[in-house]
Amino acid sequence: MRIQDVAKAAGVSIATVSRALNALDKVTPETRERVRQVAAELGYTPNASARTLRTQRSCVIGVVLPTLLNPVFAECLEGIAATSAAAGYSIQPFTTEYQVEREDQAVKRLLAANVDGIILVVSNPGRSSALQRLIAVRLPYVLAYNQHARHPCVGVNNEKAVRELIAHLTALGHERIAMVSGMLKASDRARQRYRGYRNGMKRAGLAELPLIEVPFVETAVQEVVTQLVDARLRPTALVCSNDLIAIRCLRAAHLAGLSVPHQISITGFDGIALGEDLTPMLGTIAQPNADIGRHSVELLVQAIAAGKPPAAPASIKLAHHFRAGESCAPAPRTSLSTHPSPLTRRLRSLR
Amino acid sequence: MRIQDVAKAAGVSIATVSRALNALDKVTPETRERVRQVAAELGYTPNASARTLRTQRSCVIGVVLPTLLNPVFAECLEGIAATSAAAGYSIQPFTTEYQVEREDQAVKRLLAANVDGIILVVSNPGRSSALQRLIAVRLPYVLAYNQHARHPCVGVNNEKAVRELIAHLTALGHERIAMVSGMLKASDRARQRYRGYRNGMKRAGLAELPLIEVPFVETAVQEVVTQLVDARLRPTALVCSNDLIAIRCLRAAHLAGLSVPHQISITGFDGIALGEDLTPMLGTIAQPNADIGRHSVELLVQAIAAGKPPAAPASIKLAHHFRAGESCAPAPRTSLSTHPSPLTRRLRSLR
DNA sequence: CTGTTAGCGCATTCAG
DNA sequence: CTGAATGCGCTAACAG
Repeated sequence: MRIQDVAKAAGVSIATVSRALNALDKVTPETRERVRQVAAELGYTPNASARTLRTQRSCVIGVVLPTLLNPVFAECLEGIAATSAAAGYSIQPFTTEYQVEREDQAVKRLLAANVDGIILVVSNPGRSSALQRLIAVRLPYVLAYNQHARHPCVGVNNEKAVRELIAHLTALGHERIAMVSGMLKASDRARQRYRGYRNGMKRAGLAELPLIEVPFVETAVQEVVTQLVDARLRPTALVCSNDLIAIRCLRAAHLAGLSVPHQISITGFDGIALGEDLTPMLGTIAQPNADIGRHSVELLVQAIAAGKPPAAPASIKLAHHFRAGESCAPAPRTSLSTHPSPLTRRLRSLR
Repeated sequence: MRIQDVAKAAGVSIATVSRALNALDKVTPETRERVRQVAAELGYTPNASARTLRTQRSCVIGVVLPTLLNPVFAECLEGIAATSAAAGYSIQPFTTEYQVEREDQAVKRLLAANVDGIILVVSNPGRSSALQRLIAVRLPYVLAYNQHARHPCVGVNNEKAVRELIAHLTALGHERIAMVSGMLKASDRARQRYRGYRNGMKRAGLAELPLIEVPFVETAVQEVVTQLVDARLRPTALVCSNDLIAIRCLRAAHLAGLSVPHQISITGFDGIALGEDLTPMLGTIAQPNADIGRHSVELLVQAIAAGKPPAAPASIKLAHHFRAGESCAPAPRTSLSTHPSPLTRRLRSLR
């Protein structure tokens, strides 16, 4: 079913068919209707490859994500899919499994596919060969979740979010707060969140605890946490760099015989939907994941329409919010009195 | 960067470049190496649209899924992505949100995009206009998760799985077993699993309990379950048609003041990774989700290579297994004695 | 307002 | 073994 067939059936030229279907105004209403009628009857759909080859526009948006096994990215992709479909775009996603080389491979293939733009979340925006490549060929792109002054980004303020969280926890009486994070090397979000932890602790006048860095998709969390909670001066709160890790910590704490939140509070980051269905419901910093996807698409589509790639100033900072769950409560008195922190001791001696 | 540029730089014709890069044997080893060298230096990547237009092959696989918000499909898509990337294919996914019309829309767009084949999970394989369309144009397709005698499918035996599960539960002493399911209308899996429940109960000589049908992505689960567990003859086990629902039931039971599994057992279906991190760890019928994706791709790619669409006999039935969790335990004695089921009473009266 | 025509970049015939 | 020429299906510039 080609444009030729429609033209023949409608008794017009292929140019007229093309115009009737695309540039609605450059053709008589009658012929336009007739052509559309015929096209509909024949079930004609324009060949996307031919059109792309001719117009240099594919109406396809490339997407590069670490993984779909973390619901945070699945939720975002769902948002991307919905928005781009509504805007007449298709998507072509690639997962990198947190490997930087694969970011570049994905971009290469996306370029070959003539995508109109790319949404990506990279490991390190500062020195990403994938981004360099995109800039070199002037292909519009938007970073999702990443945060960087020299690139167009859509996401939340990770550092500030954790800083606020620390303040919230200290207001609840927590002093020994530890951070459990994914590998810092693999994610700028993790790095920013860790910075938020450090600054938050500093502002609160509390001593930082050593960062607990756990590999992705590993159950190693359990050993670490078990070991941690056995320590004499155990933390009263664990701030996790994402919800998946928090969920594992929840279980690890349970297995270690600690009750959450009575003996230890645990918080996540991301706000995956499942967190609300857990018991205890996960306290977390919720990001608007679908919205991050939606805004990324909108930014990209606008830029494509305007003919100029989005730039850093176009970045969109979305609001996060602390979703109070049941995994987070005031610090246990017992723990505080049994193992008073240096700060507590100092405060008490002042009285 | 077109093939022309490479040809000029290498001092050969575009035909030679094309052959050097594709048909490796139809050119002198020396010139081939030289061309490849030049192409690599220039960073040349063939234009996919042009190639597709010419060869009528896009090396793109379309994917049509209900949603990515259910990890079961995200896991499957991850498998599809990994396998197709390894095979040199890209993917173009669409979500339908369980709406049949959108299945058809997605297929339409996929056809226009010249995909080489489609993997889809539909609501009703028996009468799917999307499938009809694919058959009409002879485009290779594979159904994932769906089960149907007249279509090529990759998945597990849903009915048998639940039947076995019922047997397992009855062996644990459960007699009042209720099923909580997503909308039957929206999913043949739900219908098959429900059939498994009915047959399983029949074989065990137990009375079926009314099906509890809950809308997708709704928290309505809670009301239903709360109401259910308040009933005088409350079930000792809830068999859920998927893990997401099971997780909600877990929480609903908790809120209703029931301890799982001591007062009530709850099982899921799908085996999403997160289930293993829950407390109590979710007892579920685990499907090999990534493998379902992988096999779907392999089936499709083979068929594409062979030039003939996969047919029903090529269907692949994968093994499921019951992943024993902590949410499932022997039936509580108390409940049995307090509220003996009709069968129990009859059995007892026989002694 | 409509038809004719020229490529978009590539693979592939047909000559040489 | 290599080069010139053709056309995949479409849109857009150019004529009429």
